Amino acid sequence: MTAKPRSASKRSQRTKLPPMQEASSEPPLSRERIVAIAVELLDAQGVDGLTMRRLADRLGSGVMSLYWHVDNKEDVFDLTLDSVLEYRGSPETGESPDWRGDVVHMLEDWRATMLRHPWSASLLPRRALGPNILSRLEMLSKTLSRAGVADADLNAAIWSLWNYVMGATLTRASFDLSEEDRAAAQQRLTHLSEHYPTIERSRLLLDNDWDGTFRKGLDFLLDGLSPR
Amino acid sequence: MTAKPRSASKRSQRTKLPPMQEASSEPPLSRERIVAIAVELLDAQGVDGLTMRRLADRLGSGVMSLYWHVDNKEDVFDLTLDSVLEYRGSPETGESPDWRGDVVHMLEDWRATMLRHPWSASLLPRRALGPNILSRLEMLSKTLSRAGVADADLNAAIWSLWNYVMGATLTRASFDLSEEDRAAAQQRLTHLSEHYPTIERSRLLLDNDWDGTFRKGLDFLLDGLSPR
DNA sequence: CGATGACTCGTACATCGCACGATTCATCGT
DNA sequence: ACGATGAATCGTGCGATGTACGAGTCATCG
Repeated sequence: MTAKPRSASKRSQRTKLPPMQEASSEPPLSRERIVAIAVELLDAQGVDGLTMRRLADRLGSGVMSLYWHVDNKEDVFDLTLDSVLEYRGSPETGESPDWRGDVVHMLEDWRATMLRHPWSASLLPRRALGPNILSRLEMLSKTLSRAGVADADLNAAIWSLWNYVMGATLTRASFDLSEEDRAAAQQRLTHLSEHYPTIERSRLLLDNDWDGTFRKGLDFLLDGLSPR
Repeated sequence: MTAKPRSASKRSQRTKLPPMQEASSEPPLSRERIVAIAVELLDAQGVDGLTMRRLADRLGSGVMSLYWHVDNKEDVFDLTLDSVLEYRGSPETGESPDWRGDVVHMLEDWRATMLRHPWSASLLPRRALGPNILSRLEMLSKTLSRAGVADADLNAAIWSLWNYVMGATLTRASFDLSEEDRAAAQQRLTHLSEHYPTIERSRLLLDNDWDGTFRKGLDFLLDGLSPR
């Protein structure tokens, strides 16, 4: 029987010597190529822009050929997500004296990466934790622990930061897409300022300094986390 | 021309006297009924479980009849989301001395509501802000302001709390759905504990005290927000 | 009584993910 | 040298989806 590779559909393990590429018409299909093009599509067209047919078109292959390398569409999402979230480690692994700077740097990088691929933000919460995510969490955990956060507080601290970054990135990414909705909301606000006087006055919905707000909130949270 | 109601598809405004319901076979279609059944479907089957055909079936109507009352499927999502997030105001509108308790109470209610309808958490970030959400934000803003948070910090404070609640709820809801994935992740962790020693030791992924963790992180954040 | 407009619904279409089975081709044991 | 094996590709087809279109029903009112 033609044993379709198991759930983790694997490609040929041994590197085969390129068997004479006829012209340079099309490089052979591979999980790497699929993922790369999928990321392009997602970046350009958003989550709904990725269809198996379009993916195959861009790859110059038949649709069903994809399924040799990939289990199904969900699998494509998992792979693209993981590929995008790769973390080029912190500058040095040594003992940095500035734990707070380290945490801020890594979380800002995390956010920036997801904002470069806005679809990733909406995907991440509902998919499993890939190795790249885990190593980020590991780094967080180690740094906080070294900074003196009590063991009993450690998990709560990590999840707090995770939650904050996820919420901030998701919100930012979605608000970006609907500037006009924001205008509409603001108009409703201005018009109904009797109902929402406070947030109307502070112009909550018009604040465009996303980066600054993120940083500020992160500082609040880290203030609360710092061992007193 | 048969003027299909504008973008905000409106039903007949004047309440018409029930024109003799033939038996009690089927109450007439209405936006309210559509939304109510849609919520049921979403609660029972999740986001993918809601299809226009299923919705029509449950309502005992033809599929296309829905489109008289509703613009499209997105509209259904907007309406259900807003309907679910209605906030029965804080106990008293007076000046409560315990601002922190008020904030915690309202945010925990928010989270609980969304967890009762897990689909809402994943929908909220990408949809416009409905009136119910706005009034929650207004309440937050007012309370924090009254508590002494500086005007310059107010927006950042509100967004921090928003981000935290969104991230926490989303994460909780999605982890709930994939217990086995968590088990798998944990196994990977245990097996590869050389790579992730710290989070393996703290059993980060096995911590099931979601409510406690949420509360703890919220306390951290509020500590940081409290006027020093 | 004919016109209007609110409301319902069946049919049809484009698009989607993917199951199935046929097909090609390099490799290897004999 | 030659069949067998299995990796890899792909066309066809199925069931499901959102919704455009236009034909229907029926109460109301000039």
